[in-house]
Amino acid sequence: MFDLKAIRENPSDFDAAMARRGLEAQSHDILTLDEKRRAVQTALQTLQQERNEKSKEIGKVKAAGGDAQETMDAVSAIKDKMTALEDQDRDLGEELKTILSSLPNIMKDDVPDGADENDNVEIRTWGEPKNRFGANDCPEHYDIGEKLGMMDFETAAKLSGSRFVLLSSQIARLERAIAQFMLDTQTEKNGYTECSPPLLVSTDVMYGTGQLPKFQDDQFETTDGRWLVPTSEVVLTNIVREEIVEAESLPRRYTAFTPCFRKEAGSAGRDTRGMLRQHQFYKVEMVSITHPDESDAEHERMLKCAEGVLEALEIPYRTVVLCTGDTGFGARKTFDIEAWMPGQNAYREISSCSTCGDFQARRMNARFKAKGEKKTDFVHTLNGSGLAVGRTLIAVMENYYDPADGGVVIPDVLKPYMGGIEKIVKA
RNA sequence: GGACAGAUGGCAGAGCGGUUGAAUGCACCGGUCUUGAAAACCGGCAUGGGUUUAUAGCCCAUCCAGGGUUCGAAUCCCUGUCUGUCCGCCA
Repeated sequence: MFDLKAIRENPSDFDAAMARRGLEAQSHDILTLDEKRRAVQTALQTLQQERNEKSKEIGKVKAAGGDAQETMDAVSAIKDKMTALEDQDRDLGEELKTILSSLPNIMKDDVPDGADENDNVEIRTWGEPKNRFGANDCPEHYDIGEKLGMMDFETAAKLSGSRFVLLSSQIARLERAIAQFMLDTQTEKNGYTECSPPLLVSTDVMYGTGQLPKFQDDQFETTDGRWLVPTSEVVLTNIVREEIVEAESLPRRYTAFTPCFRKEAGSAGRDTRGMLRQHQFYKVEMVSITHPDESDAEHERMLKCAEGVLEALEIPYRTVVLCTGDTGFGARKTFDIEAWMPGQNAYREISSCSTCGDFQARRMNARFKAKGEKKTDFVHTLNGSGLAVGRTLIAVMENYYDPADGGVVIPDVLKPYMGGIEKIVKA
């Protein structure tokens, strides 16, 4: 959501920002509606003032035992005029909200221009992109997992349809170990507060982080009007919804390990094999609520927190800045971390760290106030994967695949979570 | 799921349909007093919007949300949401 005053003062800046998103100029339509609405409001308020004054008079006259019928009739007449204006005010307000809530966030100046993921800009790489045991034609994770007998897509399809998986035995445990390790890292090492949040949320909450109204088709809605979270960013960010928090309590850092549910409506045919793109997957999420002055530094910090997980797992990766054409709806700037996947011989996205500025905060009405200060302002919100658990499982399986026996070696940092297992092999 | 009770400013808590945007206490901020602090005393202290050069003034809205009754609603009526208590069911 946007500051109408800012658009009013600088319509061409707003249009330029939307142009970077590939959208037509919006300010003219917005400002026309805004002007109409303010005119209606001014007229309405004048009538309200008149009504209030006359009603008070009636009170006085009646208290003195007089007859106020004439004034009462006059107020009735005012009321009739007000109804039409009230309707107009409401309609114009809704129209305005419809437009504003469907427009994407304004991107930061340093986001590179570009059309799609091919124009993203690499900022660093870490590690040697190759399987650590020298496998030349490393199989993909589903081949490794199916040969081990611990990754079953057919049974999952029987249970739930496509884009689901049934993990079992030590691969199931490995997934859990990865999640535990990530959660411990984000809490103990990086200072995020662990949360175990609701996974079904209200429409307002989905609106607050920007999933609604525009991306309804990607979401699972329940029969009683709730929504399955597509990421715990939604819940963690909305913790401060409708709140005025003390500036001294910022930054607030939250993390959660939760399932994520997505329809993947727009990606039919993409990544159909394996568990890269599923309707349900686990993710450890990081969310930071910051003072506006601190969000840039927090963004860099969050990126390091995510990268640190891959470094601890010794999985090669590269980090990119998303270009304008690839940056998500709610973000002002996004870093993607792509893990090396030997089976695909490619880097694949495993984390996305975004700063949203005040975009979500405005939608949520989440503000802060300095102690003793009168003025409130919107907080900044950031979110990042720390990391996607399913994709990390893939990365571990392919990077730690041992061609000698088709097994998967357990990374050192995960060993404490694996109950003494050093390597997963076929039973 | 059933029955009852409730929802008021940062918190607690008053409030007869008519100068109530809202008593009072606490918290907070400023001041007096004090070497300093505490206490005491004095003053201030909601949010959003319109108008405006203005974070000045004026005006409007807001006492959970949305409708309604009325010349006038925190106060009356309806619906919804949430909270509490009891009953039922249950991991």
